[in-house]
Amino acid sequence: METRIDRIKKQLHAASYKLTPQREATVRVLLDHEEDHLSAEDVYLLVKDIAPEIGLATVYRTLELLTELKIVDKINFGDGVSRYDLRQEGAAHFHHHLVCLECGAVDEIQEDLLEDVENIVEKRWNFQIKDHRLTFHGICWRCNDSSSQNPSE
Amino acid sequence: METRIDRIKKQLHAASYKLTPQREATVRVLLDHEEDHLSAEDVYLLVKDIAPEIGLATVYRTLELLTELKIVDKINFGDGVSRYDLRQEGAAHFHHHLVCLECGAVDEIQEDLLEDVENIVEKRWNFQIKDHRLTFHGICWRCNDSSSQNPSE
DNA sequence: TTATCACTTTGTAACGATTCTAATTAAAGA
DNA sequence: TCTTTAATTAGAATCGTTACAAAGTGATAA
Repeated sequence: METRIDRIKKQLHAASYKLTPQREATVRVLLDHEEDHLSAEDVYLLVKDIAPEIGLATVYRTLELLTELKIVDKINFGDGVSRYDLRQEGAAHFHHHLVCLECGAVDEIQEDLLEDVENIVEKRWNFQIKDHRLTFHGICWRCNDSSSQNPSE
Repeated sequence: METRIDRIKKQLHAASYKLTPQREATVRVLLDHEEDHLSAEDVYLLVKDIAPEIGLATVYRTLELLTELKIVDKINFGDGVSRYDLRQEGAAHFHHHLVCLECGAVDEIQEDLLEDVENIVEKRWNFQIKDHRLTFHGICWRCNDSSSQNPSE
């Protein structure tokens, strides 16, 4: 079976880049922390565990490269750091985020939900949408009511 | 007639802050450039024209204060700088943005458009929404087709 | 008026995230 | 193999932003 790494390798090759050991280590960290929203520094520290000789600049360059190839998305929640998030395989669009103002948790919404809105925007503003960023700020289910259950995630 | 500045002054007073000359100059710049999305540096340079002795730190502090009071919104389009945008008077929610990948223009959408989506998110994810950020990246009407007209803005 | 107090501003230094640079290393092609 | 190009490294540099110490402002009360 073809693994996720194999497919990413192909994507790199298709753009005439190589999957060097440093790049592979970086991708593995991202795969192992798909749920999280790691900053470059976070990634760097985690990559160092499996590839101690890696440099911070390489991590930055790798993340930039992966962003260019749309393998990861670079996001920004308003604190001073950029975070990097693996894109769902085959996802045409970027997923949305729920940022809790109370506990800081970041949850993801994989559903699109924006189809109607995008149709309106494309027509009414004559704007050809390539991508979107949607983040809700508020109170998450955990903080909302401790007796409530984790919803449809 | 009560001016916009007067009302902002009241908002400051209500939170026991004063509208100092520096703060007033900063607000005036924002009012005079409501269409733009100025960075702190941009604001600083413009404020210097009407109040040359102002310090950069003061501009930052003023923008932070105005953000706290929800008079302006601090936004981030992924380039390394924060931009500041006057909130429409009476707007409960933050407006949306269209960022053109070709010419870099930033247009605004004042309509809400997200009501349905927010209802779904609140119910399905049990998430109490306080605010949102929605930005579309794509090709604007100007770049899309030079013969086309400025749409419903 | 003068003293006092809290708030504000100033310029500069410090900080932290990110990018650049120069030197080195690894890989790929001839 | 040799040559050429791409990738990596450590550390310096840069850039936006924040923190700090000193000075200024303005209101209140003796």
